[in-house]
Amino acid sequence: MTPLRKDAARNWDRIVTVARELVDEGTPLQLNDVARRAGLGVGTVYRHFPTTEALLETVATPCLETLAAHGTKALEDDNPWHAFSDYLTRLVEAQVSDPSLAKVSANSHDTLPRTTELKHQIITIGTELLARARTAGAVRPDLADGDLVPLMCGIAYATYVHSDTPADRLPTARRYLDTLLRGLTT
Amino acid sequence: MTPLRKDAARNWDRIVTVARELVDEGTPLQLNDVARRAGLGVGTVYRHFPTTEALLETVATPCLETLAAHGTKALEDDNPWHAFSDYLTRLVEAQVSDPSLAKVSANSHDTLPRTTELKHQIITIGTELLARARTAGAVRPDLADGDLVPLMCGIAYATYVHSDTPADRLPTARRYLDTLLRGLTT
DNA sequence: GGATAAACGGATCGCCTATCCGATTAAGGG
DNA sequence: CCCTTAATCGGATAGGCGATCCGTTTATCC
Repeated sequence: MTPLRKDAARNWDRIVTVARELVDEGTPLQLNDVARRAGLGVGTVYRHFPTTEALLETVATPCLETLAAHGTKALEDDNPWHAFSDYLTRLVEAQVSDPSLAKVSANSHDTLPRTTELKHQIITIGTELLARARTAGAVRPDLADGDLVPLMCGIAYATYVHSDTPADRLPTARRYLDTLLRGLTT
Repeated sequence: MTPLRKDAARNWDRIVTVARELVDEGTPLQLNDVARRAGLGVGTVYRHFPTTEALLETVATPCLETLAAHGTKALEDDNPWHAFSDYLTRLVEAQVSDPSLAKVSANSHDTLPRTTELKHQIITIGTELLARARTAGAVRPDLADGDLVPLMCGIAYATYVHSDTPADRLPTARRYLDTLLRGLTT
């Protein structure tokens, strides 16, 4: 890979910065809109990010990396149940705090390899933590590995349906997750 | 209200029928598309249904009525826990079987008065069943009335995220609801 | 400073929602 | 049966957004 030309790198940063701002203020990403706000032509934006999904995943990448890092630390926790529930709590909190994360998590067809890689990593860690908790007898055996992500997305979605303001979301999400976790215990 | 002219009534039926078919085959509703398939002008479709939401709610109305009817019967059930869990099961099953219901349920800003009315009725029944189950000591006290609909939508959403084919959905949804219900018991 | 490939930017297409208004047709009285 | 009229029809059209294309500009390297 030849490095990006200087102006291209600068514009890439501008685009991602603007996109992050839009996501944070709850505005849906629109590439024409991003181009206008970044003071660039639409062509430029579309060359860097062929679809809205691609830009969304790029914006979400740092958050996915943070989650993966937290997961790696969770693997060192001695208490299987605590590690598991704490990890799930982080996943849910991240999703309700960041709409880009919620969308990327729910979408199973990634456009960027990096996204696939990070999601795979996050899922693998979750599976491992679940296995440990199950072995320790703390979790019902009928919860499949493939259920973790859908359930986290479901809780995040329920929180969005419930809450009018973003500020309400965190406590609501925690309450919903607590209920779910109680249902998972033996 | 003067009754509709004969041709208007015929076209209304055609539109709703076509829309129901589209929803059933999983195609997203598009009013131009509906007009073409129904052999009508776009103007006609938009006069009957000013927005896509309005048509979607009209399509969902019979299902909402069925749910309300089931709820009324559930109120006569002697076993509070059975009545409650059975009602929630019906709500979830309906949502995962019918995308129009899922969307209408998650959307809090209805366009048709009839939709508001039916949803209110369904929520009221759920609240009542929850109160009885709580009084009977079968349900944890920290579940609020306003949580019922979001949680049902969350489970339906989790099911959509999990399942590739519509056929997989019902068992998955039941499994998720079972887990949630277990978390709700005292 | 000139050659060249990379990047830029906006005109433009295709699709969808939604509106508007002249043409058409159903409904009711003479 | 026809005429009036108001309701309805239907397609042309505006406006927004995703996405593409291509002539122009600019960074980079020698």
